[in-house]
Amino acid sequence: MRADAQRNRARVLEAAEVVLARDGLSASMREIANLAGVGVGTIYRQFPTKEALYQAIVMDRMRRLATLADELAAADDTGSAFFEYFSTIVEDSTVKKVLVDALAAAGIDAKAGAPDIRGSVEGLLVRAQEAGAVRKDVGMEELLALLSAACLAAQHNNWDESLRARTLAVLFDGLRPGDHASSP
Amino acid sequence: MRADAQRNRARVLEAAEVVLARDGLSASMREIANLAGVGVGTIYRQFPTKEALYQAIVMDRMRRLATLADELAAADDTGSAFFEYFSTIVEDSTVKKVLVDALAAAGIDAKAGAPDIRGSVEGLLVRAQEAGAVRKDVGMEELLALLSAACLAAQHNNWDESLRARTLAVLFDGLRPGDHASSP
Amino acid sequence: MRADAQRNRARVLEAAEVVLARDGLSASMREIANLAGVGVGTIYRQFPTKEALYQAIVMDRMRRLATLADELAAADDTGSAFFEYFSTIVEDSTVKKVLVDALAAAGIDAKAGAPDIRGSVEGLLVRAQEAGAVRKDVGMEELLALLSAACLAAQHNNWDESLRARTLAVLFDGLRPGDHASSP
Amino acid sequence: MRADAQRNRARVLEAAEVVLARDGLSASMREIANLAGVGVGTIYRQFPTKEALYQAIVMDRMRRLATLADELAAADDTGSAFFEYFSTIVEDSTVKKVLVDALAAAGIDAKAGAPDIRGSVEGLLVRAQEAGAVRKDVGMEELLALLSAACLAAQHNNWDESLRARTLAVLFDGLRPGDHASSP
DNA sequence: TATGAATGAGTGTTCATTCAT
DNA sequence: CATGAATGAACACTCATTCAT
Repeated sequence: MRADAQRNRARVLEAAEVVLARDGLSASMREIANLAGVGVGTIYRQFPTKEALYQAIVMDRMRRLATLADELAAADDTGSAFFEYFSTIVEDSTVKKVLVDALAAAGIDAKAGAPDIRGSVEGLLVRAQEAGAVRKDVGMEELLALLSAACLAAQHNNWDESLRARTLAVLFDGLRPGDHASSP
Repeated sequence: MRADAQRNRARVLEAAEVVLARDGLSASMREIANLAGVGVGTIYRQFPTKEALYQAIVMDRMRRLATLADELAAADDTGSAFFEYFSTIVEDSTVKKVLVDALAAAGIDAKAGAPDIRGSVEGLLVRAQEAGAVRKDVGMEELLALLSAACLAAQHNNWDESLRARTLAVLFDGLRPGDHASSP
Repeated sequence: MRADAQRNRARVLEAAEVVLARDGLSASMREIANLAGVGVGTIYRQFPTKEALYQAIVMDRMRRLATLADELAAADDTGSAFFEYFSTIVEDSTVKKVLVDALAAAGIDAKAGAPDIRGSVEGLLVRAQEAGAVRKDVGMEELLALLSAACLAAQHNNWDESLRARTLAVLFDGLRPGDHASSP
Repeated sequence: MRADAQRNRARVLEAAEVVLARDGLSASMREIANLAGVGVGTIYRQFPTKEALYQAIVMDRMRRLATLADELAAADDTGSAFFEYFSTIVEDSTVKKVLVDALAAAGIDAKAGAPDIRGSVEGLLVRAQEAGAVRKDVGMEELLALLSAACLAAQHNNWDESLRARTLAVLFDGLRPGDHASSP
């Protein structure tokens, strides 16, 4: 029976990600259940609440992002690894609407119970700064703010590939070392 | 009766902006009505639809932004005018959630019937580029993408003043002229 | 001011008859007011209630029917006068939906306060029976039942001229004297 | 769960018939649900729309009428079978208001998806005409017009048993063969 | 006095959640 | 255990009626 349960859990998560990407936060449980090929009750067995389902999706996603960060941190070219990571996440979120959106809208604290994505990303940042690819006066807070901003806008306004490249180019230039005499 | 109607219209818009900021797009008409101290029917007399109310708020807001852009374009220091405008909008959207969000979610084309905010901002950008304050290879599309990104993240993640300053500093450095040999 | 009031009352009644014919009992007061070219408040000055307006229309209509009955009763050919009256009413009700419908739906007793349409029609019936055009064992109750039935069906099913003629032909044959050995 | 669903469907239909009979087309779904002892959602599970519920009731009723017609068509005395059928339907509709009313008001085409009540009744009519019980120059159109008229009036004006008998007697005499020299 | 803006109970309908099967 | 029928609070919206102007 454990096997069944796990298969169902996976199917539900998959279906939920699809439906949430398409219909946003207002997607109905019934639709998710239909796409997953299970009854609504089955979802509720695994996730006590709609919010819990959202949270699970986000956690799952974060886990993957943390894993990717760890992998890239082990790469040789630590400078380009950092920027590649940034690009990948933004590219991803163009498709996967839920990501950050769901959490914040539901009022859930993303940090609670989340895998240590912060730590993983920080590793990447520090290495890139040590390699001289990223300016040293940028902290995790600004970085995550910029990352979040790019993700939100990418999904919200449906950035195409060209726009994403041009916009990130500007953003990355801001992150690179240089003369930063001024601020607003 | 005209006086009453106008007072109520203003009260409704004010209440709607507050409630929408707090509860997002799922805010209920009844709650807006309660806060405004009017019956729901009164809202419907002025705005035939929930979406129409959203649109009215956004239009109102856009008008103000366009006006501000025009005013700043007439300023002496065109370089800092540009960055000041950017900062002001981001600061504003921290409080006023609806702004862009509502429109996109409702599938309304912001351009339709909207005041020419695009034109006003473009004036600001061109002047800043002529003054050498902004790099010349940045177009309106990237600029609006960055602006939208910052607004979305600011409201979504409740940027405090300090974070907003630090994040925009990075972003503005990316917009300033300099050596831009690289791109991701 | 009396003149104004009467003109308005007439305009409202006229508009109400049109709108009610088109939209049935669910017609809205606003629409009636718009068509009449007055404010809703003006209707309420004359008719305290939607039902009262309905009632007024029906009363007005009944008055006209009673008048017609009285005129026809004075005619020479009392036999054909009877059938002509029947036909006219049915023809009328094809167009004027409200007639009986409104009253019954509103739970109002048509008899209360109504002009003596019953008496007028009875005059017509008695004369026709005396002239040998209508069988003597038919009373007012059956007659009104048949009249009402034809009116209701005519409006409900949108009888065209041909169907109305054929159906009334059968009905009139039933009303004429003859051998009536049987009953259901 | 099938058992529950069916019991509830039956209860809903029963309650709807009662409420619609009492309050007409303006009956509220909430009231039907209350009388049926179920939540409103339960109605909507079975009937996607108020109109769909109406339609279901009418269809059900039509099915029964068609069945009755078929049974009577197989009877020996085809003449009295015809008149019996007519009487039965009128008697029925005194109680069940919705019957035809709902359909027409909702703008639904009764023919679409309806059981072949027309065919069943036509069988009855033709047999009665062959048996010499009904005059041959009466077609289906007039017959249904008269039937509809009697039903509408019976329910509309609450015909009692005596009035129904006397009124139908006249009507039936019009349908029987005889000298029909005249028309209005 | 006429107007139409304001009111709010009421409508049809949806959907997260529960629970009998 | 999975299912999906049942639930009912909540929603956007309408409209008869009132009342300030």
